[in-house]
Amino acid sequence: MKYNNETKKWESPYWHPAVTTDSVVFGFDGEELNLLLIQRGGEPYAGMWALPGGFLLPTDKTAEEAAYRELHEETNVEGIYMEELGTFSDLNRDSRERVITIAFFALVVKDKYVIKGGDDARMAKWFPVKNLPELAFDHQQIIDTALERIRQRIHFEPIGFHLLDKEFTMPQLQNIYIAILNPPEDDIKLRDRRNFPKKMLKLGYIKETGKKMTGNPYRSPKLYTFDEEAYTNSKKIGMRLEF
Amino acid sequence: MKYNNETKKWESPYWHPAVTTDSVVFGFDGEELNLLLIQRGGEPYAGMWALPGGFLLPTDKTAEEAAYRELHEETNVEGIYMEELGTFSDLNRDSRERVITIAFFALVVKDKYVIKGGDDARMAKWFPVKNLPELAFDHQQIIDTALERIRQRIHFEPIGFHLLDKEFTMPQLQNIYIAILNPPEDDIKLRDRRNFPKKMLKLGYIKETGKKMTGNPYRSPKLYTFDEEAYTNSKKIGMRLEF
DNA sequence: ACAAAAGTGTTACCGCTACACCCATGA
DNA sequence: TCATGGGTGTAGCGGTAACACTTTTGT
Repeated sequence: MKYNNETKKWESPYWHPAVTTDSVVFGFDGEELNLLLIQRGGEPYAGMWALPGGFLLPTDKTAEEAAYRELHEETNVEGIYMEELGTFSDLNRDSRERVITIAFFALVVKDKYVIKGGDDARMAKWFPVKNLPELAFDHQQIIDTALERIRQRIHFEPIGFHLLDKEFTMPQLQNIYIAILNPPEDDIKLRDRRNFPKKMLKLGYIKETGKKMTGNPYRSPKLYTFDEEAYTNSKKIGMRLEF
Repeated sequence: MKYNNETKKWESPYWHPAVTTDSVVFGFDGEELNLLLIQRGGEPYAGMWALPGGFLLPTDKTAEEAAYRELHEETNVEGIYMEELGTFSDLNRDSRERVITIAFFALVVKDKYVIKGGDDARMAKWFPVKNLPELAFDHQQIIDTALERIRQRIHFEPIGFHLLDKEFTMPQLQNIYIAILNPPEDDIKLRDRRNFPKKMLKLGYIKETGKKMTGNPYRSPKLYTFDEEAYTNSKKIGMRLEF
């Protein structure tokens, strides 16, 4: 595609679609899974909530970098775990023109970042996953896909740690599994406080720090850390992570 | 993007990238996993092997439909299982202009289709996954991603059946698991002919047909079918499929 | 009859599930 | 001291892994 200085337009002998990125940002507060949404300024869907995102620019090295850039511009989050979710390319997903979007999901510690509105005065806000507002475009569908994806992923990879501080407690970690997998109330194997730590510790890549979390009501829980190196080793051998 | 009848070009005030689709087509012959490649006609990488694919057109309803259309035009395969793999958007993956590709993987019965060359006289050919030629663009990377994906997927979903005829034998199914997961020679749990059928049959969605496969040397193996309905039911309950 | 592949049953062990009581902390 | 949540051990069961011999079929 080339820029024509006379018409002030980009042109090409071939048709090109518009490409955007959208990010499904999950934030965990120790109890509940939350989602970061942005209130739309302009039409269409003005005033409605939507996923943070925007157009891919020729200067973006990759789509993931574009998604990260947009997210950073709009919300302040930084240095986070991101993974591609897939593309959404339905013919009429945007009424203005043909737009395909590359969706990503991100996992963050919810209260690590002060969320600002975007530069264009759009508001960013956390919503509990279980209680989302009505969403613009096909964003609800993208979110559903993201939820399904992290549900699958958590069986095989320790992605839960991205939702927690470096030092975390066993109940927090367990709450992540419960929040993501959402097992029935009477499901003991995931909700039981005795089995969960046993299973996690046996995997061999969670270490006790020897410290305890203070300043909270009731008994102070132990703090653990994720041992990246031990995980890499055990992954080589071939290990599983299921519930 | 609008078409300008005077300049004969598409134009837009905003930059748009070119978008292609590429398909990683796996074909199973009962023994080995194979990959369908196409020999490139023009530059760049003329004469080299590449994944089947091409540009997204404004008439394609979705990217998946575009990938399917291209595949059908170039190779004859039809009515196949396809799933999105992800996008590849590196700044310099195509030297001509900025091209992002949406990659898919497909699973087919290798000898069910007679592979033709494309309309533009390009040749299509099956290669064993274990012995691929040098590939154009970043296609080797896309293939590696696809292999990793099906390795993950086969633990959770019965995708193996898409690689087999409606009626298949236990050793064929087992060979798929071995070909995809590639366990060490001394790994008994996957390679043992006694444990494998037990595990598969216990899952409850493989039925005996009562028939046997004839016309092959040595003892004739039993034929089984995949019971879609039984699978759908057991999935609701929540079942696993691991090795 | 021989060679090659397919079919089949049993046992031991390990890991998961289920279950209840005591401890720490702040109010 | 009371309320709340955190921490811990064990026993039974089920399922997986490991193992060898017989049957079928074509040559």
